[in-house]
Amino acid sequence: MDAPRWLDAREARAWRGYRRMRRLLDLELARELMQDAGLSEPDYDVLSDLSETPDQRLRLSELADRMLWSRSRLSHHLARMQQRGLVTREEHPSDGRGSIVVLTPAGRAAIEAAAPGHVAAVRRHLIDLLTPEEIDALAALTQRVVDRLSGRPTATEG
Amino acid sequence: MDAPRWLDAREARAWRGYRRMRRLLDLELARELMQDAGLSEPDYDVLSDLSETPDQRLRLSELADRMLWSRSRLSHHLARMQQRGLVTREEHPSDGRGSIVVLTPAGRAAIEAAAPGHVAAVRRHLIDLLTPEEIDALAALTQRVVDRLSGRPTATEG
DNA sequence: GCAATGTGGTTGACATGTCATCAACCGTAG
DNA sequence: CTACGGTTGATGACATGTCAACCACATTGC
Repeated sequence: MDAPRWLDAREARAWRGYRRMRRLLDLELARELMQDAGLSEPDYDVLSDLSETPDQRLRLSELADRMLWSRSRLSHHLARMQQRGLVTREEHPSDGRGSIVVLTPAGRAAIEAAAPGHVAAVRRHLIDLLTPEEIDALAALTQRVVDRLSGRPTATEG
Repeated sequence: MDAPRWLDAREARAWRGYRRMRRLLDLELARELMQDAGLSEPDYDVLSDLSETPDQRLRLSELADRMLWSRSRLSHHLARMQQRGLVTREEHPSDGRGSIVVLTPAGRAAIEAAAPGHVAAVRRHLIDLLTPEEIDALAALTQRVVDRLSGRPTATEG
């Protein structure tokens, strides 16, 4: 209950800017991705992670962890993608509970068709607007924040 | 169909870091806000914008524009917040179509109770982890991206 | 072998966001 | 005053995300 340390003008500018960028960039990238490739961002992320894996297949829980998704969310989403023929499920060879998510040829085709345009959009709306110093600063700063958030369980002390 | 310019290692680090931070930071801030104050982030944003306004009231469309929300989304969300007694609607005095969103005493109490903790969380998980230079860099870079995105309609040429 | 407990994944109920549509309303032209 | 095009906000249908309950299987201890 101490007097709260509000954000000063510079801090507030950074915080507001971040949130505004987040919203606008998200909307625009999602819009272009859907228009150009018929994929949502979650679709793209699933396909992208799967396609970067040696056998184009991952255990559901492993994929969920990489994406920072709940298993439930991934399961629901995979059901929809499966209906569209982008992925399939296979049984785990040794663990009867496990589910293996596999990229279908159609899924591979979809990500390969979508990737160049999406990367170009990321460049056009973000990366290419930054100086090399800013890119490094962004990488460093986000890394630090991520490490804190994923490292500790929940630091509750001041 | 030109050879796509993929992201190089440094660019990819920044892009992945940004997206990971975004997800983790969002989850954590939302979690704490809900736990400590019983508000979702959208709730907080609505209350915050309203409370910063002279008469604690704004026209729906004006509020939607500030928040970068669609009128539909805001209308739905206000219906839920109204049921919880956080806001009310009034008729616009001169424009019969208009709807004025008003902060209730309960709404004001809610934002005043929530704000210190939320700001502290923003500090703890983001702001206080950055150097002054990084804060300025973040402000500058997000501002630039936002300006591009909100300025032009949709630049489609390379 | 078998109960007790833990883990992986699915499912349904529900909260939230989006889109399309609609009715009421404004401003202006006739 | 009427007609018309555009705006405002509400609403219903639908897509998506979350939470909690659940089932099947795995693991452990006896």
